[in-house]
Amino acid sequence: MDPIGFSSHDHTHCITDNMAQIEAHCAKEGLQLTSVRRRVLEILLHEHRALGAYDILDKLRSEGLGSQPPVAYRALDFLVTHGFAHKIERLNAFVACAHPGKVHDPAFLICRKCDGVAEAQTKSARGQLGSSAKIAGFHIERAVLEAVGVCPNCTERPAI
Amino acid sequence: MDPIGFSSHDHTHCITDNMAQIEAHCAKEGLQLTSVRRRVLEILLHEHRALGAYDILDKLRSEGLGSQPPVAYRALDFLVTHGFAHKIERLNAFVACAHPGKVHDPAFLICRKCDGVAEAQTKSARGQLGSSAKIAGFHIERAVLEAVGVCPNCTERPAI
DNA sequence: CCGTAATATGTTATAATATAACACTTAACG
DNA sequence: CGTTAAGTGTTATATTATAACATATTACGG
Repeated sequence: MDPIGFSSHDHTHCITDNMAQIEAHCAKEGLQLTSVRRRVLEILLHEHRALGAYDILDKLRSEGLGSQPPVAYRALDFLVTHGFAHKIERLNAFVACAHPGKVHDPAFLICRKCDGVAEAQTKSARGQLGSSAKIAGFHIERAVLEAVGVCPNCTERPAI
Repeated sequence: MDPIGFSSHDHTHCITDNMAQIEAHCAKEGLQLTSVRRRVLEILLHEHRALGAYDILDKLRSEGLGSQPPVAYRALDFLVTHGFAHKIERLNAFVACAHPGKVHDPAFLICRKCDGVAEAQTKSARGQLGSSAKIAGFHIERAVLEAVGVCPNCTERPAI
């Protein structure tokens, strides 16, 4: 339970670290981290915000890496499937995963003012809910918690 | 933490009870439970499934209660705003609330085979996540947990 | 190497979900 | 019963997402 994304940190470091880790993971698993996929991941890592598929597509387009929606959606699908990114359902948008490689039930703190997203982890999701689900005969495969509120930055400097 | 929706129960009872409770609540709060709003609520209560806005619109249309998207979206917006229904972000769809009137952070068990939805409650969302959010300076306003898996009915009779 | 199968990309078209904007009607309330 | 707020009808359009098929690239056994 260590949310990052709203605290200041060495962001360049944070990008390169993640990229290196994911590259290693792909090499090991035989996954093709192609140029579009890599670029989309970089774009996501560059922000601790959720980006819409069409925001990403615009960037790709301006770089000549693809111009039609399926290009962006396919890359995002790859990243989400392999746990390198998450979809924030509430925003219909995507963020880079803060804990790539590890299996986890993510929890998101979503700022409704700046759309910033921090990823935390919640063991409790399966713990508490899992036990009552099990009694009901429901088998949980994935659990995602999305909390909406106001981040520290937007609290200090209230809405314009 | 008492999920309903996958267990058999007196459904007629469950509809009338909810309607009565919600009518009382609206009367007390001075909320207008108009014919469209009431009908959308009934439609939702009739199923323990998530229905898309356009599914609901189709029903309304066939009953002469409205034919354009805003009619359905406005009614749904009213129901969600006042806690009589929830939006399941993962499905872009809506369900009647199982605990209307009470303030709560809902948790949903979503069956990926039949789209059935059961609502449970999770104190843990604010409890566990809330404490670490507070440390990070994030103020949680609402928290929703969506768990995807397979419900008891679909486990017994596997996919066709 | 090279052929072939699997995987990924380019592209067109369209589906599914959602809202803006404005005219009109109904309900609330003094 | 007039005025204001709230709700509805309707047109148009924005936003998000995917189906389908042609082409290119990659993986890999022979």
